Amino acid sequence: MPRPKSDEKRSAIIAAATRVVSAEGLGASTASIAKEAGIANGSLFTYFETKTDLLNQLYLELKIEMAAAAMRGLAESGDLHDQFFQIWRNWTSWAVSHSEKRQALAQLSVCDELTSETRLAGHRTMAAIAELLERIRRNGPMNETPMAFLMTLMNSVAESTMDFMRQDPRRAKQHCRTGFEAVWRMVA
Amino acid sequence: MPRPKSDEKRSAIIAAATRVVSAEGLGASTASIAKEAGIANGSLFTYFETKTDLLNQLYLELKIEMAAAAMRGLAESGDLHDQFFQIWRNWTSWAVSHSEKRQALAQLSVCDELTSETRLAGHRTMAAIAELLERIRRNGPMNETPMAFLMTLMNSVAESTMDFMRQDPRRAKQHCRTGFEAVWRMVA
Amino acid sequence: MPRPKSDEKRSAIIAAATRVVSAEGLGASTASIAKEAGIANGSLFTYFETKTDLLNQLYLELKIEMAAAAMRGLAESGDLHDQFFQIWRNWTSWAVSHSEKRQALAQLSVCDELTSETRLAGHRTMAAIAELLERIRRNGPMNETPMAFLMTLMNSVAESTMDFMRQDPRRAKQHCRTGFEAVWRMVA
Amino acid sequence: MPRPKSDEKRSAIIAAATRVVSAEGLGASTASIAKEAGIANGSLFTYFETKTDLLNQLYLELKIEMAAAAMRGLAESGDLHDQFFQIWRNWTSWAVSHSEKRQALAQLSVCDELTSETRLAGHRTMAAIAELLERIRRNGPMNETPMAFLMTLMNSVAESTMDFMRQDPRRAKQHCRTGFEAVWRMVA
DNA sequence: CATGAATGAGTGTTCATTCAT
DNA sequence: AATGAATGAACACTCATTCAT
Repeated sequence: MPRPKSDEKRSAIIAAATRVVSAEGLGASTASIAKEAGIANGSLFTYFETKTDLLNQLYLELKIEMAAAAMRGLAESGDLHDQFFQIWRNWTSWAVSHSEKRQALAQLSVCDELTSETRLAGHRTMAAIAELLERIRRNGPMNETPMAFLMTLMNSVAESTMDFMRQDPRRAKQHCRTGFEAVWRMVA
Repeated sequence: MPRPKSDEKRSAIIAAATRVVSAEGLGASTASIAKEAGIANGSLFTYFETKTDLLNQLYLELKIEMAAAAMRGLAESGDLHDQFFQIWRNWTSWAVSHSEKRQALAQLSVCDELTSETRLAGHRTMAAIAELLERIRRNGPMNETPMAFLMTLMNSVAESTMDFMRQDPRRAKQHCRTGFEAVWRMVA
Repeated sequence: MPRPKSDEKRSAIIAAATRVVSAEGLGASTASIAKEAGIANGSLFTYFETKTDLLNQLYLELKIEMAAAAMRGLAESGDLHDQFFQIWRNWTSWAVSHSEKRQALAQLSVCDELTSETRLAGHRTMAAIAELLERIRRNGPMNETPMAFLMTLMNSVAESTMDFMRQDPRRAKQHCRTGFEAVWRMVA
Repeated sequence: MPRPKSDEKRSAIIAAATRVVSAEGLGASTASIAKEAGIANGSLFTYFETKTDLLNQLYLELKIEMAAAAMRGLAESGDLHDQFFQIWRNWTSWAVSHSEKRQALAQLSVCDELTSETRLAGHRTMAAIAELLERIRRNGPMNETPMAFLMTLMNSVAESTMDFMRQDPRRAKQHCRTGFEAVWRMVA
């Protein structure tokens, strides 16, 4: 795969797509994304073969950033509860403070055009969290449940939590805690 | 009296839209919906002023059907746990056995064009479930959490459960139970 | 030609068409005309075979009414100048006080769908005026000019006069006189 | 630099629109105009944002061309009568020999979608003629009449004259003269 | 490599007319 | 005769993608 000349321009497109998709949804035109990125209409296709390709890459990139944010500053040791809570806090507060990114991600998550590879890679992004969750549930009531199911469950609770934190920012901290404890009760 | 606007035809459009939206997403063309319904292109607009209007009505209709299915045969008495489980089982099994409807509903739930009235009416659909949940959590750890948050949480766990039941139908029953118990631990 | 049962309904359509065409132009839909007339969509076609047919008849009817208004109360005798001025005054003041009719007529006059028969019949409507004009010009500078040309000239001056009277109603009377005198100088 | 927006193509569209509008009226479809211009359906919108925009520009362009034709070769000096007659001759003969342009212009003149700016600019086109007319009428019977009224009057006589010249080309020259003299008697 | 004009299939919606009731 | 639902060809306009410059 030939690396395109300007990584800077690629990033500009990704950033523009984030903004435009979060504002206009997946129906946003490639033209409007290019304009937002400050490049020409057709140049977008130098960096991304098709619109679908762009959406796939955007999804993955946002997923990766989100996971990285969740893991930021995680102590290797420490008890599971604290480690998990720190991740939860990182995760949800990233979502609140990067609302365009999260909104774009939410739109992309329901996009028909994501390939299964992209989705898979997206899930792998959360491997570290999955491992932690695995250890948490080991002696809990869900120790027989497929991990994939568990991850989905956790994810969906996280999403709900984030939505509430955004809608009611004054009590964001409290909602964060509430969501966390709900998950903890579910699995631990 | 001329040919009366036929309920049958309206239903055919709604049914066609369900199928087409579940297969192609919200981008499905009104033409393809009309074709699927076996009517002329323009006739769709006799029954629904605009595509947006159709989507709103479809959403509401599916939501109502889903809620009705969930409540089917519910004993007025009985303990909360059993009542809730019955609902949960009704609900998730409706979703599994009407996967097109559920998929369409999933697409519609993220549709930008739903009016807030439609969404509100959609939520009201679940009022009976909400009441039950209210009584369940009364003495539980979430008795201070806003009901709206709780409902969202429950909903998202239900969605995840349904997804798993569909993906792995051989163990659908078990996944159903697992999801239920997870929610119960969260709130009760 | 079978006379339709209800002349009243036919008139209602003609009146409605006048209003709607004057407001929306020739692009006005038959549906909106029917609605304005208080009848059903399809009933319009009981009275007029096609939209074109309606427009043709409307044109003619308005032309006839306009001509009748122009001739109203005309003394058989009296000198040409006075007779002509009376007609001119009748004519332009009808236009000003029936602005919807005149506007509709103006739209219709440039309509591609008028048949040549309709146009011809429209012109015949003005026969009495033509005769008068014929006598007026007899010893004037235009005694060799084809009458058709003369009529067209007079008509277009009348139209301009009416426009000005409508635009500037406070000096309507004066504009009426100015237009009249201009024509008189042209032909007499 | 990419393919530059070609003036040639813009002109082709304008020319095509002239032909198609003169033949089919303002209802002519953008598709038929594009086809006549030999370009793709959507390319028309590269050059003109909307159909309305195209019609506005077409009107103005034709008006400008017409005015330029009228003024062609005008002697700065010479008496008013001769100057005005030359303009009149230029003007009417342009109309006769560019009948598509004139017909299109006639349609456009009654188009509801022309902006008032376009109309204003269209009138300014005739400023030089207006000035001449102003000087002509100075000592004549219409020296108190608003110039706008006078211009409208002159215009409508010119239109009638052109119509007759076209209908009866063998006597075009004579009709031209007749029309001119009629105007002259009106104002001078 | 960058540009933006060119393309043409596709969109939601309208409308004159027909016809079952 | 009256109704208004049904029809399907148009319509103005959009857009992902290509390609001449």
